[in-house]
Amino acid sequence: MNNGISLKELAAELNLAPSTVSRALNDSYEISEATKKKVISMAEKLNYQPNPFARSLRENKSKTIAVIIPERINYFFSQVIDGIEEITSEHGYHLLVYSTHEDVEKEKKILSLLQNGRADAIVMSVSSQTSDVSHLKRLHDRGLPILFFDRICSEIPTTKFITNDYESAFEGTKHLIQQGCKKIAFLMLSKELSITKERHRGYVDALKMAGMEPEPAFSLHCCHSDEDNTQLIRELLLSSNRPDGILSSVEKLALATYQAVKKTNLSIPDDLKIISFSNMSIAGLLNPSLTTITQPAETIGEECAKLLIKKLTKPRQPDLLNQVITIPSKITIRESTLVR
Amino acid sequence: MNNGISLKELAAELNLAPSTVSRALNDSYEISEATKKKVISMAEKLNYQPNPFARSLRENKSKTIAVIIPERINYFFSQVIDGIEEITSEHGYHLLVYSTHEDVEKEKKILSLLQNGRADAIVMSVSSQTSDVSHLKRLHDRGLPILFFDRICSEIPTTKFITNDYESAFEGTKHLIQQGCKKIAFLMLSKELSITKERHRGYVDALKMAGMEPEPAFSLHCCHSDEDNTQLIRELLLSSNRPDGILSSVEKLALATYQAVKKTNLSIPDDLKIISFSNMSIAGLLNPSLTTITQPAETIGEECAKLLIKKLTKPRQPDLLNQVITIPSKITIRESTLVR
DNA sequence: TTGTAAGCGTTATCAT
DNA sequence: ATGATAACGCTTACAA
Repeated sequence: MNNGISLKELAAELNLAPSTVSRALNDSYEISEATKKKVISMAEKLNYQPNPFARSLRENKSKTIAVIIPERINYFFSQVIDGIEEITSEHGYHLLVYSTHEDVEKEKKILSLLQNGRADAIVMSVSSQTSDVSHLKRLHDRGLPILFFDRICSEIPTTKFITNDYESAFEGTKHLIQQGCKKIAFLMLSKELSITKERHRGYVDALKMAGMEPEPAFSLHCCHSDEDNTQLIRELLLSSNRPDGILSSVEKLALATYQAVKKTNLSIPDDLKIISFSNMSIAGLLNPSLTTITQPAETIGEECAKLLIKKLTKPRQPDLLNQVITIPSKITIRESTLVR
Repeated sequence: MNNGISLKELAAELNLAPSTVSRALNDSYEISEATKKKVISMAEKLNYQPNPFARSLRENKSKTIAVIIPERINYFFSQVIDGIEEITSEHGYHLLVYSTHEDVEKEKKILSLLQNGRADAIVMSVSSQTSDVSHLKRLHDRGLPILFFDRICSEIPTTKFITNDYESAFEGTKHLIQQGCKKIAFLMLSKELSITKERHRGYVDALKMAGMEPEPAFSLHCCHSDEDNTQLIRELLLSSNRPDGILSSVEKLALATYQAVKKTNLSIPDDLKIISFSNMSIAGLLNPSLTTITQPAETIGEECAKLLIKKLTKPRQPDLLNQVITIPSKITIRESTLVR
């Protein structure tokens, strides 16, 4: 396609040297106001657009940020990306978005594509299969700024944004106990995930505080397939020693639970109460409406982006601090944990 | 950050000229098998990664496709992007994803950022505010391949992928009539949208076929705000001449209807039946479960990508044909249109 | 204040 | 079969 005119052509049109035009467009102090004006108006007239690749090559910056998420069909991640884009677009950054589909091999492939400077930084949430982190470490060691959110990677010394996973899970479990649950199960995607660990700790501690012993069989390890998860949960619900409460550490497992319950003669909340981490706007429209722990997704995205922009645009910024920044979630109680 | 070694450095390591190394890596016929092997193994050993910007600058190709959607928190668009990525990633293409948030000014800004070759092609669905299409035309005239899906732009002579909007809306409306609805309303985002026009035609024709006259007040023109839409729909439902059936041309308006109904003493499906275009996997978990017209989102994405890849990778391809390709939707009947 | 020239990392053309 | 060189479009020393 026709990319329009180049700086050189624009300069020829103005009878100026390319360097002068470049400086004028970049508002250099060494160019007179008069020529600046001339240059800018001609640039507009001819609709001059700088070639991003020439610039990137020269400056060794891409003005692009890579966002890597485990799945795209997910309210939480969509909201986070909206938050990121909100900030980065104002600063002229572009977003390359990749989904790993919870597949660590895809994750590795994507990271290897980002070794060559195509993106100036990475914002990511790891896949549920990620336990070996050498592919992440490699890029971080090279000096590529990486920032984690939600599903973080503690081995990489960088900044991570999470919600108060431990407390939320603790409070959620406590709520189930207060609503009369005696046998509470915990649904998780993968034991490796940071969010699983933290949320599970909160769950266990809340049980213990109430004098209840966490049963190993009640910590259900699910997978990526909705059908399989529904089946797994259904089996749990049909077992002789079935739970009467569920804390779901991710949204999709709550939905799988709803599907599973439909295939039994149990009912929510009478036979089973459930609370779940979820960012669905329509949790209130489910049957029954779902009690949720909602993460501040958009804020998380914005905060990631703000920090990154600071790091990328201010000269000689220090490395991203090895710290975890926590933004609290919000519990909304609905019918799925109701006593009646 | 450290981008690794360059072709020149790799060449020096091998005591070869950069051009030779380049040719070896690009599997040129003029290079001996022996040197090819040497080069490739050394490139692997030193983890050589070609600089994408140097390559883009030289070849005038970005290996990048821009995807522009009106909103990110949307099952349909997320699925379409999954479909696109599925195909394009196999061919080494990267995806820049932009959301317009239904704002035509943002849309214009994004398109102007794409004037300079940053992406080799655009796949998009226009915002609900888009009626003047000069910003799209400008890029198309420059020769940038643009492909539309769902919310298409008939003024631009290129390939468009849609679902059978007219027929689906016709069948959906017919279904409502068969379920006993006498006064059927149509919910839409914007009159300008291609999908609105087609779906509305289907709605009107189904009414007429049943000998019913479409009431103007029953074609409800909604906006981007969920709260405002809920209020608008609530007013319609509380009016003296209220509808007993609704065809919602987009998912979010069906959800707004559910919210609106909650604020009345009406009930679905007894007082009001509703069918909606929707790609929610959990339509069956709503209260009541929602009768849907589901678009083949992932397939649409895949087909867009396949066509684009063909256009971009085969040399001297003709322009994208000015045609509309239709992939049918699927109606799933659930409780929201039940007679009881 | 403006111009000249080098260089970013590739690939293609033209030698050898 | 391989090497030297120019060019893609931009920015930045260095000159003037």
